[in-house]
Formats: sequence, structure tokens, C-alpha cells
Amino acid sequence: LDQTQVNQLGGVFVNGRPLPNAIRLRIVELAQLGIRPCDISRQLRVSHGCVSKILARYNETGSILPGAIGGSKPRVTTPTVVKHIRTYKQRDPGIFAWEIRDRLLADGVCDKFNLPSVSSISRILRNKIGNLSQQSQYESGKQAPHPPPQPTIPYNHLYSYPASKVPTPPGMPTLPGHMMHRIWPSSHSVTDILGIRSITEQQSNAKLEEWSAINRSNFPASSSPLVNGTDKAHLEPEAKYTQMPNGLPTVNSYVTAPSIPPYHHPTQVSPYMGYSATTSAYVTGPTWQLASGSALSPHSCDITTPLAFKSMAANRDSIHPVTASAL
DNA sequence: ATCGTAACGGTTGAT
DNA sequence: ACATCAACCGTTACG
Repeated sequence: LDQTQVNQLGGVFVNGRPLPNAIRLRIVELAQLGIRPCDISRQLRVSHGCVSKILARYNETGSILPGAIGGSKPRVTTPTVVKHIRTYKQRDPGIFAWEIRDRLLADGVCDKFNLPSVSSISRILRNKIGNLSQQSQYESGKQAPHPPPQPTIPYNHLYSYPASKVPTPPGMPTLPGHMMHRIWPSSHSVTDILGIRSITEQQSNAKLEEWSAINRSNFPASSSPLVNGTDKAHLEPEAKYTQMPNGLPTVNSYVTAPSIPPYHHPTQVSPYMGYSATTSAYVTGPTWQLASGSALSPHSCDITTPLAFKSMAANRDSIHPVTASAL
């Protein structure tokens, strides 16, 4: 159950599982400081292949999050089918799943290969159509079908994919004002970000992974990643980890920094100070040890990370001024 | 020396 | 409740 391993660089990883978000975050941030990928790889002890992948993904999606793991895209349960099922159920709340199935076939909504199984239908009834009273919101607007049982934690603000595939480099191209707050990368207040993140992650590590699903429920001619992302987030049953954070993250503490200066004053955003400090706080946080244990274990390498920085700085000295100053 | 990428062994989760 | 299986994971190695 604990498949934690050590790579060639001495870094800890869990085979088959995504790198912890804290590390993903640092990869992107170091890159934004102008540090070369190969150096990031060595310093964070993450394979350069992985660094490359994460940075590439970040450049085109704007998110540091891993893709959606597992599951399968609906083969029969298309939005259209769900809509019809909802209608049937609404018209006749006492209808049986097998009756719905028959009707789907009779009404030509599905052919016999397209046809959902009875258990599928009942699952849809259970999960996607809980309350039959109000449901029109989903069709027209962008509201959750069933109200979020828990306060919606605004981690979307930190991790969501931007509406366009436009990379959000230091220059930071502008997006519609109302979604400016969604732009994730911010060189500003790393502490704030990590602070929020720790709370966020306390809530559920797995949830982040799930809602980060980019195109999982993506049907042909579907909408933007952003929409899908938020949709998915709202549609999640998410009854698994109902761990409530003691304090709620304040959206306001996240300050949007529209631009990232070419160079920072090293003291301003110093990986050495900033990261080790914030990260250790992040790691040793009170309620940090959650259920999803295995994925968190690599965080323990945070302890060793400062050492990595030190040795690097000692070794390479003035070879790469940028790197050196950043360290 | 760097970096993109495919093979590989692994996990996940909707169907 | 259980099995599939296609999605993704990070590492490794090659070019």
C-alpha cells in the first residue's frame, strides 16, 4: 500500500501517483524565476522528464494540477441521456429504472448498443438526480445540480484552468475581468498561496485530483476546460472526505498579481527562505496528516530539500548567476 | 549538457 | 460487490 520509492536523484516518489502539489508548485515557481529545468530537476530531485511535463502542461493549460486519473468517460450516460432520464423521473417520480430503460429505447434516445444498463440508470438516479424538485438550473445556468453540501472551497481560484489555452507567462495576458481571479500563477505572496493551499489540501487531497479533471467528461464538441473543470467540481458527489477545515480560507488573502517582474529581488522571493519556511509550516501543519496518506509521504522530502539547495549552491557557485542568486 | 518523449510498471475510478 | 480498462502517474532511457 505504500509504494514509495526513491529515484536516481534521491527524490521520493510514489509510483503511479502524482507528485504532491507542493512540489509541482515549486517547479513552476522556480521556472518563473528563470531557473532552468535541468536545475529545477536536480534541486527538487524530480526527474527532468517530469519537470518537463509539468512545465509543458502549465504552459498550455495554466494549471499545475495533474490530469484526471482513473474512471472512464461515459459511454452510454451522455448528457442527452441523463437529461431524458431526468425528465422521465420528473414526470413520474415513481418510475422504475427498467421502465426508464424501456422508454429510452422506445423514444429512440438510445439504440440497443447505446442503452444504459438498469444499474447505470439507477446510479444516475442516485448520483446525478437527487432532488427532483428543482433541476432546471443546470441546463440554463451554471449552478450545481445539487447544492454543495459543504462550503465551496475556492480552490478553483488557485488551480483552475484558464478559459483559453493562452499560456499565462510572466507577461500575463489579460483575460476577461471577471475571471482574472482565476488566473493562477502569482509570484506574489507565495506564503499566502501555500497557506491557502495547505488548508485546501487539508480538506481533501483526492478532491483536488478529481476536480482537476480536464476533459474526462468531455464529449465531442464540448466546452472549455474551465467550464468542464468547474462543472466537474460541482458535480462531484464528494462525500468521501468530509473533513472540515477548522478555519476557512479567505479568498481575499489571495492577491492577484497580474504581472511577474522579470527579476525579483532575491530576498523578496527566495526559495531558500520562502520555500523552506513556508513548506515546512505546510508540512507540519496541525491537521496535515489526512486520510490519503501515501500521497503525502513524499512531503517528507521537504526536510531534505534545503540541503539540496545548499549543496547545489556550494557546488555550482557562479556558473549560473540566475540560479545562484535565486538560491 | 539539455530536453522532448516513449516505454514501463504502477494506480485510479466510472462503467 | 466486483471486474474492466482506458485514462493518468513519474521514472528511466534514448536520441
